[in-house]
Amino acid sequence: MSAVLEEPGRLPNARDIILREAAVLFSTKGFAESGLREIADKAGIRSSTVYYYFASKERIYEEIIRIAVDTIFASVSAEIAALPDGATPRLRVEAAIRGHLRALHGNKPFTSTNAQSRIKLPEAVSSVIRPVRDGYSAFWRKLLDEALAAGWLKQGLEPRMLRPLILGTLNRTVGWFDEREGSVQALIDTTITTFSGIWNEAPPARAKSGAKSAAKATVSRPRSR
Amino acid sequence: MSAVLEEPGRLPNARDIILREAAVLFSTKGFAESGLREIADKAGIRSSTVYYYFASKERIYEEIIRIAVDTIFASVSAEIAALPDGATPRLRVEAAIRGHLRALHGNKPFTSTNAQSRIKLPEAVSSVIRPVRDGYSAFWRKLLDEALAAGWLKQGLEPRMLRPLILGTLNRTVGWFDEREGSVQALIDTTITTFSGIWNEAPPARAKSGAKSAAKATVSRPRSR
Amino acid sequence: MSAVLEEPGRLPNARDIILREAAVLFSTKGFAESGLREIADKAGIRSSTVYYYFASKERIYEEIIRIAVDTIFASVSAEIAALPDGATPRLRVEAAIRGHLRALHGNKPFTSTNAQSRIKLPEAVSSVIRPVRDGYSAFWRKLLDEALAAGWLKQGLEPRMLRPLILGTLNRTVGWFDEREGSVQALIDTTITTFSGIWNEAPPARAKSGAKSAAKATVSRPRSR
Amino acid sequence: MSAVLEEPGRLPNARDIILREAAVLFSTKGFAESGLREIADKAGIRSSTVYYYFASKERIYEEIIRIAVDTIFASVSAEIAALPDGATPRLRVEAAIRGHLRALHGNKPFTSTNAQSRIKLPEAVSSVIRPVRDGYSAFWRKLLDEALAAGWLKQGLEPRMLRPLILGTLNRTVGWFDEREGSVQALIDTTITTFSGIWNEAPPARAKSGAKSAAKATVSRPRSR
DNA sequence: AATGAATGAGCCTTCATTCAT
DNA sequence: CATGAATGAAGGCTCATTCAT
Repeated sequence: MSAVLEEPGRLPNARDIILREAAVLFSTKGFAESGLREIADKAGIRSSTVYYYFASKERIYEEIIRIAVDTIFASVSAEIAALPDGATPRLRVEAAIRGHLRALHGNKPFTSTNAQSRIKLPEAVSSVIRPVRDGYSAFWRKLLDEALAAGWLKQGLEPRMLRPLILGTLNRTVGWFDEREGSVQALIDTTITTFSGIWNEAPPARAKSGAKSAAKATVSRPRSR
Repeated sequence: MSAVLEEPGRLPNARDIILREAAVLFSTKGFAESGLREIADKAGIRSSTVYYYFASKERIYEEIIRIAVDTIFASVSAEIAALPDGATPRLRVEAAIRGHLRALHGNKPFTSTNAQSRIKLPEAVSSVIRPVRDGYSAFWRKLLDEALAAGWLKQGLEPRMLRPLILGTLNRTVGWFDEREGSVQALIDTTITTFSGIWNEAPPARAKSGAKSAAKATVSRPRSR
Repeated sequence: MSAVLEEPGRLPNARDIILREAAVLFSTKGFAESGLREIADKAGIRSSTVYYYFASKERIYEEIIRIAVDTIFASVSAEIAALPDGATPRLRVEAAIRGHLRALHGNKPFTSTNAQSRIKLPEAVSSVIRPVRDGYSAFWRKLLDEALAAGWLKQGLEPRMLRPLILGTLNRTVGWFDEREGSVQALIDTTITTFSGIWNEAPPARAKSGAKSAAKATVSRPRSR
Repeated sequence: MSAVLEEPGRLPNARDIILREAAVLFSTKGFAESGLREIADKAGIRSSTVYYYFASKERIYEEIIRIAVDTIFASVSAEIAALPDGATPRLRVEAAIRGHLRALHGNKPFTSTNAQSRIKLPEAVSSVIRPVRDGYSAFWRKLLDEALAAGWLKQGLEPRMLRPLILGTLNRTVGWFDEREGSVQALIDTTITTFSGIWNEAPPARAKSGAKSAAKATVSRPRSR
């Protein structure tokens, strides 16, 4: 997974630099605690110049979130697409976990700005961000619904809690996981093992209908913008 | 679990009201986004009066965190203490999860201020908060170490990741769990089931040494201040 | 000269303590830079208690100035009164310098609050202080007028400048003279020598009329309050 | 002596105006008593604009002091440089008095902010100001040391007291001397006459060594910044 | 005689934003 | 493209003062 804004053959321009530096600051100190002058300083420009590229500080934030969600969404989709046809719901969910964690820790400033964002964002911000996030949420909801419908989920689980529980756990990892102390792969393995408790020990023999709608989920990823 | 600052026979005074309203705001909008004037307004006093009770906004924050950690720590300790003697490491960890989630959602403004606090706090703040948190972290570390030493944890788990993974997951629940949409008990059950993947399917027959040191962990809870 | 507020047989009460601590702070950090809480702290009481003894911070300041001027005035008068009858104008002025410097450095917190006070005091303050100071100024003016009338002052001096020049010089000494680095007596000697340039080398033989009005000047010291 | 910040060909910009208005206020009411809003008002800008030019109120103060000391130092140096070669120590000191008083009363807001500044400045301020002042103090010390070494000073004077005594006297004049009531030249003459008491009546015939080191003193004026 | 609690006014400072150039 | 200059709004905080007890 190549880093955001660093696709080969693409020189980082002023706009990209601003985004990156803002993401670093936002993810480190928080939105309110990061000043535009500070962002501009790190980007090597004056704060008034920022307004040539972005209409406001909030718009920068929104774009970072959008990029983060897009990046993660793409990574998750790629992991699922790489599965053999007819993969089980469990394999599909685990691929999604893999894709999410890989993107999360492969693009930290952006993705951890998103992962750490407050529940209650300023109204102006959240109105732009919500649909972006909702799309990703819907994808996961579908993924888990398929597993549920196919009888893969253990009894006693409140299905509606599963998605926020899992995504919350994954997102929290940006707060403590340090790549210098363990590989992302180890993190993925540990996480998947930890979540292995959600699966039925005796899954149903056939899961054809599940596989079908799963295919639909993969396709349904919308391009934001 | 009685709510913080609302013990029977104790009238909420101005100081308590400030703390509570600040906790509501901090947990909802974040520290930097919550103004002192706003806190004072909600508490029904003038902003200058706040300084009669607290030396600074940061001190308010620190006290909220302290209360939150104390409350959770006490709840966790109580759950573990209620277990029969010789309870298995698994039962002990699950009791801790229960205690943590109960306290978390029974005192939301305080505990979710803590649960959502940024990784990178201003230095002045974190120097007071860190020891409080470290005490609780150490407790969990010991709890899980006992399980590991007694052979209860599944192979393939990175043991050092387990504590932040679990605590992160629990803390994140304040961001999405709404008591109006499901009971705390259901949340606890779902969480414990979800984490059931960390346990060995064939645990060791006897775990006496584990039970011993576990008893020590319970006792070691220090009273902060 | 015994220190202000410490006359034998007189216990320092709360009011005196407040005055003294305020004088220390005012003379060290300035009026505006010294807080009432700080004064109260050093006096061992609460800031609200200060208002039992003084109507306002400015009133404290006024009283300090009054005490300072009174103390200096008394010291100067005593030095002059100790002169033999018929002392020359020069001896009388030098006695005044002696008395001023002795009182100045014998009661530093009070006198140096006065000596360093700004030219432009808040109107409310200065309306009380001005008459006190004016009395002392008038005394000096008379002293120098007598010397001038009797022909003791050197030609080429602007007589109206002499009083502020001398008093300004004396008062400034509180800013740099440190008793640990030289005796007050040495300061007095050096100052008088330095100012010896104001005297005629050949003073008039008789100065009887001067001695007369000088006696009047001594008597004319009014008791403030 | 042209006024500070008003050199020909140099339009007063916002920064200069702020400095000047701040100097007027500081010298009239004192540092703490002068509000930034007040300074901004008089400068015809908003208080927030002040921070475009100066990092803090203290920095404004520091710059004023620096300008004041520089201006006085330059004036004193010029007066001494204008003396014929081999001028006596007495003539040199009197030239310094002349230069000091001329600059003092020719640039009043700036120089009298400096001349009236409290003994005890806030630490942050004084750490910048002290070296500036020390340079000027050292110059005077050398000037007087030369006179002392050459035998020009009257017996009975405490030499270490002479510099603060003279400079204190000169600086105090800003507190009372009003150009509308007498010329600066009259002030200078009176002051020099007053201080004539410090000189030996029978100075040594030759003072060559004194003249030599005096030349060094003139040259040694450092440019601050 | 003393004080705990409260406050209104004001402080210095920051900051996102604008706009003419 | 970029910026220097300016600003309105708000921020946390201090402080002299009041007053019921």
